[in-house]
Amino acid sequence: MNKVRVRYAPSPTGHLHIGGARTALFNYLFAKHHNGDFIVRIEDTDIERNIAGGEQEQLDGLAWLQMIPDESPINPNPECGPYRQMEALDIYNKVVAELLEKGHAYKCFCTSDELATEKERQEALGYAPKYNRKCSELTAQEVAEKEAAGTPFVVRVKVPENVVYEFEDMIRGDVSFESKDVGDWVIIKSNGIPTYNFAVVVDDYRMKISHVFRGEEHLSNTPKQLMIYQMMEWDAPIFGHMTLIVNEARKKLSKRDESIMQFVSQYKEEGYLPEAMFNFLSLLGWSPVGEEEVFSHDTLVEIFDENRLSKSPSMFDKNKLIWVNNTYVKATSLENVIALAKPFLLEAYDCSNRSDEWIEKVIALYHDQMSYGKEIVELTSLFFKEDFTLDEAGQEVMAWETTPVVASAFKQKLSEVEEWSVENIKAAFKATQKETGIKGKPLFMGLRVAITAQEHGPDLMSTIEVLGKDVVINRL
RNA sequence: GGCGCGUUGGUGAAGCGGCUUAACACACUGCCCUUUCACGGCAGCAUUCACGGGUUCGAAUCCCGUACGCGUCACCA
Repeated sequence: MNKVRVRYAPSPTGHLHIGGARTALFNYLFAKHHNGDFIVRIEDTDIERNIAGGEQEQLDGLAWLQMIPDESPINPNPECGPYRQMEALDIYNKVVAELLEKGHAYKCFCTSDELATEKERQEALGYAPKYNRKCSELTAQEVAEKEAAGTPFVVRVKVPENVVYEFEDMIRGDVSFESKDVGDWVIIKSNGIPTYNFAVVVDDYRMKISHVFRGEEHLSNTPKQLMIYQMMEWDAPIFGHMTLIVNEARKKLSKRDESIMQFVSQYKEEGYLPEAMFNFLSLLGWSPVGEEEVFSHDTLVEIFDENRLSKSPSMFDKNKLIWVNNTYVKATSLENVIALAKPFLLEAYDCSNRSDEWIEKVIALYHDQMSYGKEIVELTSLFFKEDFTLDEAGQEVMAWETTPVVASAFKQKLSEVEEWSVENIKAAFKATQKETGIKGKPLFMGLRVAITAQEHGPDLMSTIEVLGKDVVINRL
């Protein structure tokens, strides 16, 4: 096998999308597993939709996820560049010239109106619309005349008849398409810029791409690309079409979908851990052999096996994401958790008269429960707010007849505490138990809800300690 | 509509003809641990693999058909 070279080829039209990240991830994993190269190429031929900074967004997103390309626009390999399609126009033009010369392509002067009318006509007849090849019959002289007159044109490929395009897909096995089902498609737009399906072929060839992992939505583009390879007598790479990522409605994840955060940058902003995202993404359409699901970056590279890529759509499971993140948060050092969570706290609450030490203690309390950085805000609200609304279960606890008894007794004991420490709080707690004769759940839960307005939370004694004497006594 | 792909529990999935009375994980429920909660541990949760045929001694696994879902049919990528 030649050296493995794969690419992730985004268009610079916005943030790194979850689907794009997943595509990049599997290409990356495949490359690294086989000691190959992971290349980023920018497909910027849709000049209308390109946005400033789009390329950087993509690169930043990949970098955050720890996928550093071996080659990209910013670290090109001189033999394989350019890495932006708009910088490779000369190269495409040469190929087009060759295709034109060999009679594999022709110029088409039809206007969009003509095309639309023809399309309607065909649809009315009940079959899939295809270009009617009108311009393929133009003589050299007619073409020259129209060109001289400045008539805009596109270049279409002349699709051969009765050819079956068959290929062995790494994921889906044997797939085949018939040439009769594909119309003479455009390879050069009227603005002189190549279309995606054409540019990709030229680029993958010149960049010596060996394998192409891409979304299933590209499956039906493959015959178009294959015919260019054949016309140019180039070897095609090996394709692998990955399953779509779908939302809870089982539809392909789209950028407009609002039920799920769509962009990697959003996860970064909410304080998700990149290693966790990397891990989670790897499970979207791929499964490891054993029973484990939590793997480090390096382990994933090691165990990645392209034969285990799934064929059926994978649902983006938010709960699972939360869980994966939580396991990473739990495993990481307190120092990291503080670094992750603290900015959210400072932003959400007025911390001007609180010490760093105190803030860090609050965060430490939630080390095990936190799934992502921003979650710390709601998790710790009891430390920053005083207006609580009890949920149903909380109201029930407050209605227990033991609750006011333990609350007032504890309040009394607490007020007598001189040195505010977990130990002394615990002593006051025990004294309360002894005095009231109430223990276990009625004691703990009663106090917990009375003080924190929540039924769940970190260790009660530590919570009380961090909350501070005045606050606790005040709430009781 | 044409073409292509898919269909295993609430969810992600494993499974590649007998070892499957269908792994594992998430969620959920229950129990244990903890004088509470969380963490952790344990257990329960698909008599069944969309449906109908066929092949076979034997099928979730192979074949055919049907249904359903999704993708794609651009001078977007």
